[in-house]
Amino acid sequence: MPNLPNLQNDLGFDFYVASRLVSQAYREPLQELGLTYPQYLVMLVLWEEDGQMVSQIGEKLQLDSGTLTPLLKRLESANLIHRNRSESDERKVVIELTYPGKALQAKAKDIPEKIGTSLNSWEENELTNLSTLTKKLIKDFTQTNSWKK
Amino acid sequence: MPNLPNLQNDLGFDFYVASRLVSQAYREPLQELGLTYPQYLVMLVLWEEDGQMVSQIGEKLQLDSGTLTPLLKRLESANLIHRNRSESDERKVVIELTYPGKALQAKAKDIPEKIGTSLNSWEENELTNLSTLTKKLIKDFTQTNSWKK
DNA sequence: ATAAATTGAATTGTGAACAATATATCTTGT
DNA sequence: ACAAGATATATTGTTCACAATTCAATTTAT
Repeated sequence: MPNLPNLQNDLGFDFYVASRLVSQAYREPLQELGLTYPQYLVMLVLWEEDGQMVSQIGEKLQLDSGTLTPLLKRLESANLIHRNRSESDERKVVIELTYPGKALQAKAKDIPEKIGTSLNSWEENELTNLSTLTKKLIKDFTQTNSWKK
Repeated sequence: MPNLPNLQNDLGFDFYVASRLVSQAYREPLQELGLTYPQYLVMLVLWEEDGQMVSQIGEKLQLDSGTLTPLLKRLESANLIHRNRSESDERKVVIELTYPGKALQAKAKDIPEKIGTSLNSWEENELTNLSTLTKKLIKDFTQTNSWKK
């Protein structure tokens, strides 16, 4: 990026690049599980709590059905999840892990340590600092975009 | 995101969300200029220095020709740039701003201040701290992904 | 000088992200 | 009960990200 005098543009650009680098770093280890990074995030959410609605997953990942529906269909094709309409409310689609989907959690356990070996050398408070400030930025921008939804 | 005990996954997820929120925040103001966020970044690079090769732009934005070629063709269709093969080396494609492309810089000037009003209330050192740490993470992950390229 | 390797961009194919719209189901107000 | 509104997901269409491959132009090594 050029040497912008503008911290705002600069910061946005940095997040744009950082996000893609993180996703790329996960690519190789995730490939062994047959997952993309967004699919991995969905699986993390489901491993945390099985049987969630599409909208619940969407809320946690800040994604809408336009993104999630096709992604979830791919996870279904891969036999990792089932998609079933709720009986009590036919509008809702409940996502449940299949047995292979549950079993994959064990294989995914050591994904994080396969990555970011460089992060391991960071000072503890640098990491928590970055984490805290990033979450703060997320909070601010979530409000900025409040016209959405 | 679930309350992961894992800072690594957590941080990656935060960057994933933050990046999309930033891009969404830019969407509305950029729409008036007829630009998407990635297109805006390309224009910033060109406003900084006109007449760059595709690969130079790619290096600055960390994007390859698979992403840039179609994006640049759209900017060409919008009459913001010209794409011409270099005479000295026919493999190279030189990107030059058209007059409307140059003129757009003036309109884009106050894009940043239209956004992130919330960022303005941050402590100065919080912003620079976040910026510094994000750049450090980028550096680390760039090396992690060094098998690429 | 020419075959082999390299380089720069384009192409192909897959998966995301998201606006806008559609569709079906459920809820509310009267 | 039923029309009007709200809700949950799906669909359509555009743009991006990126791996893998292709193709032409240039560089190099012999």
